[in-house]
Amino acid sequence: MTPAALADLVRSTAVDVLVARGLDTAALPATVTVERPRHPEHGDYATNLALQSAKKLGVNPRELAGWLAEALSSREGIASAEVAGPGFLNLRLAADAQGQVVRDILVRGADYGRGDRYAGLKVNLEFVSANPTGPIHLGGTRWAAVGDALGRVLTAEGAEVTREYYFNDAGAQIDRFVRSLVAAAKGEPIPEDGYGGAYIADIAAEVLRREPNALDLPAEQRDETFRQVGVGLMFAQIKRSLHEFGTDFDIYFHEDSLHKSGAVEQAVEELKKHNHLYLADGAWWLRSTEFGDDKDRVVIKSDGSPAYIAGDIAYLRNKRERGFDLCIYMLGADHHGYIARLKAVAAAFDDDPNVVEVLIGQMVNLLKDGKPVRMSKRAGTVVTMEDLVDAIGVDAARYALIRSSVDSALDIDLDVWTRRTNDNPVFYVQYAHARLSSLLRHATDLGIPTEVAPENVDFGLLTHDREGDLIRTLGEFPRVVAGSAELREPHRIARYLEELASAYHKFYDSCRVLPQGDEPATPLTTARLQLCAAARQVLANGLGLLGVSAPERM
RNA sequence: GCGCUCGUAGCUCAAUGGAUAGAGCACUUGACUACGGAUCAAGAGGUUGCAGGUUCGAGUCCUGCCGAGCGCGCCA
Repeated sequence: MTPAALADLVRSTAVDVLVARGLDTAALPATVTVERPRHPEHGDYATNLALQSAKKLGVNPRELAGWLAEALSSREGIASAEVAGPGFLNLRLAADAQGQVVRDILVRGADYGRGDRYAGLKVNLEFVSANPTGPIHLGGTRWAAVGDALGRVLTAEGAEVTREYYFNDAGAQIDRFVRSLVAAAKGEPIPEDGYGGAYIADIAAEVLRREPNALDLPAEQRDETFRQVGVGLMFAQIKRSLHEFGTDFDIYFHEDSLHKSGAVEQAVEELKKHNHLYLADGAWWLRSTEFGDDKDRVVIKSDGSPAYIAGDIAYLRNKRERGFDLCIYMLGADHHGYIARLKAVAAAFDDDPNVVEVLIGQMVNLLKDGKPVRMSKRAGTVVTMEDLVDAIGVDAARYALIRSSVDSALDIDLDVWTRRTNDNPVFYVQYAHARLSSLLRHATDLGIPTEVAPENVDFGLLTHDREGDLIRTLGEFPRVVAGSAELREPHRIARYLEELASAYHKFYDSCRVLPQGDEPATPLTTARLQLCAAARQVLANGLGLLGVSAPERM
């Protein structure tokens, strides 16, 4: 029995009990929560249903729990139901009913864990969106990992996800980038407000290789050449880094295109028409304070050029016109001031501010020998994605970035993540998968079938405590995926995988799977092998949601 | 000054208002003629920054204070 099925059973039983006593079933919550208690003596599962509903019914919680316990005890698949504490209901499942989870997993295979919470929802996921003036920094790298994982998690819940990178190729920072390239090409020092780092010289040299006469052109054409070729090269490098990191985008959206197509102008006109803009000091301001922002924002500067937010305004408009129901932005902590602004923009278009959801990721620091790593070898300024990948590899980098909540600033100790021991969480989880793969290979070598029709497996034989723990942990996976999607928190998947790996290793330590010596395979062998196959499947599915490999051998 | 995020074991971090706040590391002590010991078991480690409040129940929600990071531009 899956937790979801158990929750349904508890609720329908509760309905029966209330009806029989002439009480109002409306007092019951729509969905009953069935949790795995922290302490094993509190049963396999526990529900607080009686505590939640007692007040509305005007009944003592323990008394209500007692009625439910009595009714549940006689239900199919329930081994016991007891009242505990202030009115908790502690449940134990019969082994064969519980073991059906293994069967479900094997039947659903790679689909196990998927749900339909967001079926049909069109989601735009915008992340990284780093300026094309240099390599991706650690903050962007965090989003490359977390954003991609969130995309996978939302997809698993049925959402139609578009990953999008907003390529900020208009404005002053590109001009600074171009001036830096030109200076490097001439062999002159980089301007004060320019970009340093070895990559500037590399790109400048490559521009010259492609356009040998670039420096001889009139200043305007020269700059245009460096701009086009240089930005193109920088952007290709960013895309390549992301691809090697396992993160690919569906759309690379150019800010420039919004200006060139007239979309910015059009959006601004519309806001003017609805009197959401006003003229002051020669500039056009958005009345964003009317929509919850803490100050009004300049949209068109007094020199007539659009401010940065003008692009955002047109871009959000564009996303909604493309039919996205939900637009998620993933930004660094230094951009948290955007939340109110973006929601105000949505509101100004008479749209629901809730279609805009902004996730803020806190800073990432690297530690080496216990000390912060500040300098990049290549960028000359801050640490880049390549630096991290060079140091610990893609799998460890993604995992390390994903496993913590983005709300917390994160320290990554490079020494830990290069270790091949179980204080390195990614190895601990991957090792469990490799160990299971090895075990299943070994079974095949012994001529023991690893794929068996469910009706030929007696799941009721899986009665060991460690087997029960492992099965119940496997049964949690769909709820973990759903929670991860709902809360936009992929780190829950990683934490769950660590728990699952631990449950598996404990099981493995206590429960011999394969026969020894000349012993024959028994029905228990078969049941345990199915459990192993299910565990391997869930580990693979979970790692897949993180974009981390599930190795057969390590 | 205002705003956002955070403050949990020596360290890195978990915990969707639930019961005795959990993992890993580090420390102490054990388990390999057994399917991968890259594992497992046991011990020790806490006033969840402080003070109030909300309720059957608060690390979690509310208020105030203390501390840290990051913002508060006609930059992008």
